[in-house]
Amino acid sequence: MARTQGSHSDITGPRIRAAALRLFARHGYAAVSMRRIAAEVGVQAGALYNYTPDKQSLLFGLMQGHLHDLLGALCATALSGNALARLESFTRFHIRFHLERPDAVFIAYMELRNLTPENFARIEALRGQYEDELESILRRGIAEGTMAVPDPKIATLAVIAMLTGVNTWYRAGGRLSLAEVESIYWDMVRRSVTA
Amino acid sequence: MARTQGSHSDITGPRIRAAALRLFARHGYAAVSMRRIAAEVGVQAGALYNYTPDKQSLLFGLMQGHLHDLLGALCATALSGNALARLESFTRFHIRFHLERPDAVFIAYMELRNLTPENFARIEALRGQYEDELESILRRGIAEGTMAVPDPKIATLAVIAMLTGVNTWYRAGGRLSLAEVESIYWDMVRRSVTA
DNA sequence: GTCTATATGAAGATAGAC
DNA sequence: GTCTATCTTCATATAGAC
Repeated sequence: MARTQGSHSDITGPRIRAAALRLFARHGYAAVSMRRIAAEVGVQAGALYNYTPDKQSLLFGLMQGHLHDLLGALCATALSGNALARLESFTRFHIRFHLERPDAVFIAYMELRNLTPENFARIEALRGQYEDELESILRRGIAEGTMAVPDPKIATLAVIAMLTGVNTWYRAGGRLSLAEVESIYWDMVRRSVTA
Repeated sequence: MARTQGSHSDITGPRIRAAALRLFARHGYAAVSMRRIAAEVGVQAGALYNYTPDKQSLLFGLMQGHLHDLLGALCATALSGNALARLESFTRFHIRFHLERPDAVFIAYMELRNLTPENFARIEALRGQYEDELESILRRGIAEGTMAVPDPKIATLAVIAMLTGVNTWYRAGGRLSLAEVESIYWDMVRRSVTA
């Protein structure tokens, strides 16, 4: 059956989210109008409201989807072996995952203040789950005697900050390959926490 | 001589910058209106234009002032001795300086995309000067044989990302004192780059 | 599901009185 | 130097036709 004129429900939704992701990352949530997102997709502004109740939900959905993807992918990356092996897997996973979706990473860090308090709490809870994975690796390493850090919670935040920083400068096709970047950061991470 | 009614040129300017700094950090440049800044200061919106030609200049002035302060303070902190001693001074300086002005730091990182291309280039040049200071310390350490990193430029960016990350979680009066935070981070930085 | 049209409000910036 | 008033543009969101 031919579809009704102008009906594209199966593809418009993803295209709206993709356009919003790109524009929010580039210009910031507050600086991007619904009209501009609609223009990017090729529909009128009113049509967006068939897919999201409001602009805030659109932002929250993007951030929540990103963090669900992150936690799901970490679970799928079986972390096994001793603590150092797990830390290497985590380090390489983090760099690869984040470099593959710079726009989503940027939004998840920069647009927290544009969430309502309830949505902010839900996003922070998801981020906390991710941090806990790394912290448990460090605590395991300390128990094994292969790692030593003054404060596991702060070491967790310090390592994640260092690793996520790669997104501020890495560009595909640049001087270093992804594998080289992973190795350089793993070298620094390993040395910063080993006993 | 008594001043004309309503004339406060000597204090209104700084108050506008202080209010803009606080509001931009809290809500984001694009989300804060000139009317809101004016209300915070206690004047009408039109009066702001006696102090800034437009909103963009207000943002740029805040970021430029912050980076000038940063470079000036680093110069005033005499870095002397061997590379490890210099690195420790740099590390403690960076943490202290950044924790003392969280709003300015936040804006300098988050609002880059709201600068015009010319203003963006000027801010990035200042930031590059700061990064070069750390990179030269690492290169000195490598020459001395006390440090070893796979890539000094990337190590520079990694260390700065790790250190600046302290601003995302540190709150005065929390579990750790400023001195303890400095020591924890210095421990991790030192180990991540020493030979 | 998308369109056009619109309700309603607020944005940046300027003009001229005091 | 600040005020009030205003110009002009744009915002989010909704209503009803197709």
